[in-house]
Amino acid sequence: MVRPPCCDKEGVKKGPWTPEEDLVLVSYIQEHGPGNWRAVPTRTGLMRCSKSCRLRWTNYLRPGIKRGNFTDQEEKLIIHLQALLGNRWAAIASYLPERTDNDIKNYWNTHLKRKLQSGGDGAGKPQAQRPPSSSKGQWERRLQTDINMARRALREALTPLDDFKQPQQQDAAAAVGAAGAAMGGGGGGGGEESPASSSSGASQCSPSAAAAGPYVLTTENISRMLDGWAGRKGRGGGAPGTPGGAESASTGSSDASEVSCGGAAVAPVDVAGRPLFEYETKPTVAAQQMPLSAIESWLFDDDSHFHYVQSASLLDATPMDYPF
DNA sequence: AATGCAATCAACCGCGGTAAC
DNA sequence: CGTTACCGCGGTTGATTGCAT
Repeated sequence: MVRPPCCDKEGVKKGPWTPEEDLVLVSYIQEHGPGNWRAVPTRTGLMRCSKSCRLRWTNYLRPGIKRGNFTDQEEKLIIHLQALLGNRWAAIASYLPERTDNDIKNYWNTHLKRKLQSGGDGAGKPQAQRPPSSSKGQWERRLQTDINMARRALREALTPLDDFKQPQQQDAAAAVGAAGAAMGGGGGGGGEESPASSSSGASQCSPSAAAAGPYVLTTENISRMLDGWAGRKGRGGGAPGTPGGAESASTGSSDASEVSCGGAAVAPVDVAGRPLFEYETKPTVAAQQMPLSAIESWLFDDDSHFHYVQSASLLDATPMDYPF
């Protein structure tokens, strides 16, 4: 059968999203929750394909996204998860709740891959060479070493996760403040910022980006409007997690980073009071413990090692079989 | 100061899985 | 049970930015 186009080609806008479109989308999702993407363009009037809306939401507008400035821990984690899972970016992203698969994928392709190829930092060994058929024993020993290294590094990378999480949340809060401060005088929207760079709105989530992101002004515009929206919604409604509620992070001055960042910490709820983003594809940190332990138990299961290592090189190939 | 090149990243495209009919 | 439509994922592209010459 012929797959119909996901959306009508004509009349569908492509390219970078404008702040106004972001606002429309965010407002709609705050009202209805994410999902039913098919209906989003028609209901919002956005001249965007449903996929584009979903992508925009999941990669940029969704609360709790941290952008840029990958930490060493995150880097290590990505390297080893990539070695374990292959290019299953969504799976990898599920272990980095604040990162999107797209972001991780880009980071891998632009930074890590090259880094590893050029010798890397040791933690991420460049792709294991194929075993010369003549020296299988040696190859196997090497694999075992790699596995052990991977185990150790994975543990290393995972254990401090909780440790650096909290500071990050503080950072997010700080970022909100910083961004607010940075734009304090900004007021007027007038940006000569390019549309493309403007789409990095959520970059305010990272403190450094918060200071000077070209999107700041545009997200500010959105947030100002959202502020009004939240007000209309009855921010007091108390819903501690509504964008209005998130304002507890920064008094009064609401900026879009609260929508994008603050929400993560406070689990926004919708107007009905149900968790607004519980149906997010991103699992909660707690939920991640499960697959994590699966990985670890698998890692510790010696019998299955060669299943993996024989079916895939450590870095490039896609593992054929996963016990989880 | 101008130009070319490389790096980066947002967004698109196509495919696979799956729920609904 | 087959078909259809939707959603999500991964690969890729194209625009933009930053740096070197």
